[in-house]
Amino acid sequence: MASSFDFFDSVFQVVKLIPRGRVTSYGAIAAYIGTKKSSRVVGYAMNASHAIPGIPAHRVVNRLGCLTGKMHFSNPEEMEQLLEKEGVLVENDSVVNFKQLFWDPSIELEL
DNA sequence: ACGCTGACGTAAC
DNA sequence: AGTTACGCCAGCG
Repeated sequence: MASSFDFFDSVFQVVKLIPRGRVTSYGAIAAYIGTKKSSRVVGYAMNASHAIPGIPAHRVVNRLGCLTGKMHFSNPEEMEQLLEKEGVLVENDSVVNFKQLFWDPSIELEL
């Protein structure tokens, strides 16, 4: 199954669904897709997301709420800028109130 | 053609 | 309770 959609594509689909002003983690996306162990690949997929418009990679952080991928943006500041622009406060490279802003696809999309 | 690395996360020791 | 090792997939050296 999922032959039509690659792992990368699946990740992109979920990331696109992340509401504005919300954030999620790589593991949450991987878990939603069904391959929790592939959380690492999710991050790697994000790296490729640069080639695809409409992929709010800045809304994806690690389980600690840390902006691990900010250095991969055009400018390291861009990730923080985009998040703060959406109302997500970032302090010390970490999302403030990460737990509140956390958007779990396996829960939110389940409703 | 082969192997290492990399935006993570969990299990094991 | 802290640290180390591994799994996962794909791009690149």
